[in-house]
Amino acid sequence: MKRKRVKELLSGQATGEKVLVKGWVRTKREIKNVAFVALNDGSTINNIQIVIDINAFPSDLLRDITTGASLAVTGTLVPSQGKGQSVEITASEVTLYGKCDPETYPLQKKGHSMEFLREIAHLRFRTNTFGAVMRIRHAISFAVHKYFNDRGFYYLHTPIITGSDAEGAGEMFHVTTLDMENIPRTKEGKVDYESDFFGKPTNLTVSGQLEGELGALALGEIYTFGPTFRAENSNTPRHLAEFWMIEPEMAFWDITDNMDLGEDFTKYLIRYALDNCREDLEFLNKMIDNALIERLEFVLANSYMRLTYTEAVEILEKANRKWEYPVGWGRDLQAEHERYLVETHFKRPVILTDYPMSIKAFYMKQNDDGRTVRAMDVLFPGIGEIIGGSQREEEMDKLTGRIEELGLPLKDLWWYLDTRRFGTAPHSGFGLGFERLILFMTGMSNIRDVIPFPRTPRNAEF
RNA sequence: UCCUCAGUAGCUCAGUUGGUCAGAGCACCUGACUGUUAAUCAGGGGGUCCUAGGUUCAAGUCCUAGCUGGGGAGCCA
Repeated sequence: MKRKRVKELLSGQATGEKVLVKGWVRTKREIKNVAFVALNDGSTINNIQIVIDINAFPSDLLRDITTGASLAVTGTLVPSQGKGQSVEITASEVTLYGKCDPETYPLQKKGHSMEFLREIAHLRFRTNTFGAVMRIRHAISFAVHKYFNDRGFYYLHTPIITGSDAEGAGEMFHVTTLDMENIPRTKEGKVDYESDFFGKPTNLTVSGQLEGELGALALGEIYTFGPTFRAENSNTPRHLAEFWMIEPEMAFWDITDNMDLGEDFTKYLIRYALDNCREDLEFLNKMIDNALIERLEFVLANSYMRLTYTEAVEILEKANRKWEYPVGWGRDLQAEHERYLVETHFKRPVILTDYPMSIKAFYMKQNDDGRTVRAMDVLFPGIGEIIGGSQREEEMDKLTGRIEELGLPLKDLWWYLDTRRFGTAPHSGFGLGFERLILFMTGMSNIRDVIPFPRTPRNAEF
């Protein structure tokens, strides 16, 4: 007999047909003559109830059916006599695949703290919360590809290992095959990278953007979706050393097109989750964050507030409150300022544009005023910056001028500058931190709990 | 990296001015219960009080350092 998934069984009618189901025991409740087993196979947050006649099965088999044990059950799918579920399976055959010693199995029927579950991240997928989060993470990943594919964007695989150290997005992890116990040195006493695997220093990527621009200036619209690495010593609920980033890059798009994309894209993904992950979202809404679904629907129902950095600074200066960090034109906005704009002043997502040139990256398009650039940051409630992007500087003189001002190694960027040298064109793009988006979509509060295996300073377990 | 809070049973925690302080709930085990829903009821086992020093007649409790974790900040996505 072919196995049926719990999701399929629960969505059908109790026809009295014979079915085979396999999964892991969540709970077992025994009373005098009958045992109830809640079985889950990961296909849905819901369990199917298995009803076992205690007198019809060997007692040592029943004893081994404990939380976490894996079973195959054959039985008839019938209407449930109890409340709480519409169908259940009356077991006729039960096979135990794997026992699960209740004395040592760390997961209990009762709730656990997120901190404890993080210590047993190899087992936490078996909880309702992490099952829901991982199913949503999958669905949104799929929706990202669907969104771009449906709109003619090409998925470009930018490199994980990079020889470029000019991205300037943060501290990098070195990639090397040199013997760390016996590092080869040049005559001058420096590390001899000539003998390293690539013959030069290499790192894990901090962004696929520069390579993404190369693709966009030939293919039109591209996007990347891959792992990204930052060796920053950041210990916060919003930072990971290894995270996934989505970076679309579009030739002939200006900053307004870019903002439209950022808003439409994030709304599409939220809509996708509401349409396709309803049960998981309802569970998270009930157990993790009571305002989750309301907040998702609110974001969909309103347009994002768009204003310039200069306008934002004026609002903050007029705001009747004390800032821990001073507000003033030319200073970068701090978390407290962004939070005020999003959560107190506008009460919806905000897109800030036209930041001072001095606080933004070299590749951003310079405005005619000579002091601002066409940057755009999308700020979300609870998370802060979820998207950072810009129209890119396509004029060679202005771009190289800026690179020199900042003292970046011009000659290492020869390949990037070739796009401006040969058939340059206006173009735009942005980066979206995937885990931050999942944080927003699930109502979880720590980024370590929305990625299967979190990497943070001093932690690379599992 | 900085600020701050915490670390006691498998989990979540209580433990007062240093002196019967080794505790509770849940989990687990045993038993009861004729359909349970985080079942219920009765009983039972279970401890490196984070680590290393120090103060004291006496330290889970006070002091110092370290480790680990949470929250906030910076950096950013």
